[in-house]
Amino acid sequence: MKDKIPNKTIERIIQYRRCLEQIQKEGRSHVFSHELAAHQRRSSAQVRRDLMLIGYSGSTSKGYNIANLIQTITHTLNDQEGLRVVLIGVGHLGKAILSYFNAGRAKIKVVAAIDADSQKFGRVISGCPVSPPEQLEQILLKQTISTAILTVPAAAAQEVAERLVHEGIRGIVNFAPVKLKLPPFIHVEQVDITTLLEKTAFMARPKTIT
Amino acid sequence: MKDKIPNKTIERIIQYRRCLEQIQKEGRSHVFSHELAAHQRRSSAQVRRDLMLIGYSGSTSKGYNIANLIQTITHTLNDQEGLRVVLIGVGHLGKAILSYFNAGRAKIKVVAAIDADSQKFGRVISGCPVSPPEQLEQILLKQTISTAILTVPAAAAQEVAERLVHEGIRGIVNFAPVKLKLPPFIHVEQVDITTLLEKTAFMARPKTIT
DNA sequence: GAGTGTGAAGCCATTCACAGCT
DNA sequence: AGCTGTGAATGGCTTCACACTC
Repeated sequence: MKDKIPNKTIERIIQYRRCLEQIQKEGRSHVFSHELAAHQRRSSAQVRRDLMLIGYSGSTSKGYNIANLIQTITHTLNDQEGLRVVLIGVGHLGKAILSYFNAGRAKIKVVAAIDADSQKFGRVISGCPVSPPEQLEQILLKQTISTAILTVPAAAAQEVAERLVHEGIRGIVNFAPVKLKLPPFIHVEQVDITTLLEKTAFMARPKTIT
Repeated sequence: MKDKIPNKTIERIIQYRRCLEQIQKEGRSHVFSHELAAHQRRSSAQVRRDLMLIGYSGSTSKGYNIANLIQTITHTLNDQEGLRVVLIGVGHLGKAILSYFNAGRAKIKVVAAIDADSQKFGRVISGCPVSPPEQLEQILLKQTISTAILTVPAAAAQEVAERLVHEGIRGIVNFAPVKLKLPPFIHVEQVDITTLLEKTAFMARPKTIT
């Protein structure tokens, strides 16, 4: 029943939804594809194609019904209830992410933070208590969580990731600069800041005269 | 003289280089394409194609000469001297990035940090002094820096980015959850953690039975 | 035999362009 | 007139597969 939706389209509809929610707050009820496109610096054709792929139809005269579209996207993504994740590694970066997501409004909540440093146990950071690694299993048993954020040192990443997979995690956003070797059914998003920076610097380099 | 190298290839050769440096430390002088590929979970054909694109040739019997290849990549990327960047916004995330890059070994150094909060002026974080926004121009004059990391609140991002461009920055790694509207010759890498997480959660969702 | 270098094929994603609707 | 929905064209990236080399 569920046709395959391209990766890139998934990414974009997530962003469309955020955008739509914002437009909705401005009191509007409909948008045109080119408006949505402008918000995200994309072509209107792309927006239309994406919506086509998730099976949504607008009306020619008024464009897309915002409320309906949000609902369709949410249904497609299957995340009505908001998103609960765990965070592993409460260093600088871990704290930054905690405070970012748990600062209130967001639909994503970090419900548990794990760190190996016993000094941190029991501390509550941005409303999230820090627990020792041993408690991971229990935490995951108590609530259905299939996604983890990994912000541990590079040296520990592979081992921790394997542990996560063993405990039932199926998606990992990995900030450690290491390519994880995990079974193919695990989805890993690699955030490699170093590569991003080097690439950006390359793109930004003073152009050699042609 | 400089043929266009595909975006994706740039990203990968940056990673090949890191990988090569590591292999080199293990005392080896040559690698085969399939070895390099294995490190990064890629196909050997891809590695060979990438190296072809940057105009490097190995020897059939021993593979690629590591030292030469590193040099060729570095020459292609044109970043012999290491990479100097500025960071705008010294919040949690900014601090995390500072400590990550300025902790020693990395080739990338954050040489200046800017924050609007006067309480932070003069403080030195991970060896990098925090300066007020007014000093940005001088800092950029003193040394050639064309890349910036943007870790300011979403509300400020667009304005700050425009300022950066005005001061000569040509590449921005943007962590603020806002699509920046900048001239087309500016390269922006958007790091949208929220989207990444939502996407990962979608990919990791319990599969609906087919 | 086990590599590399590379044209050709295949695959995706994006854009074009236009029929159809209101 | 201005929008949506969508086949068809385009373009970029990846993989195949094989000639060639040591």
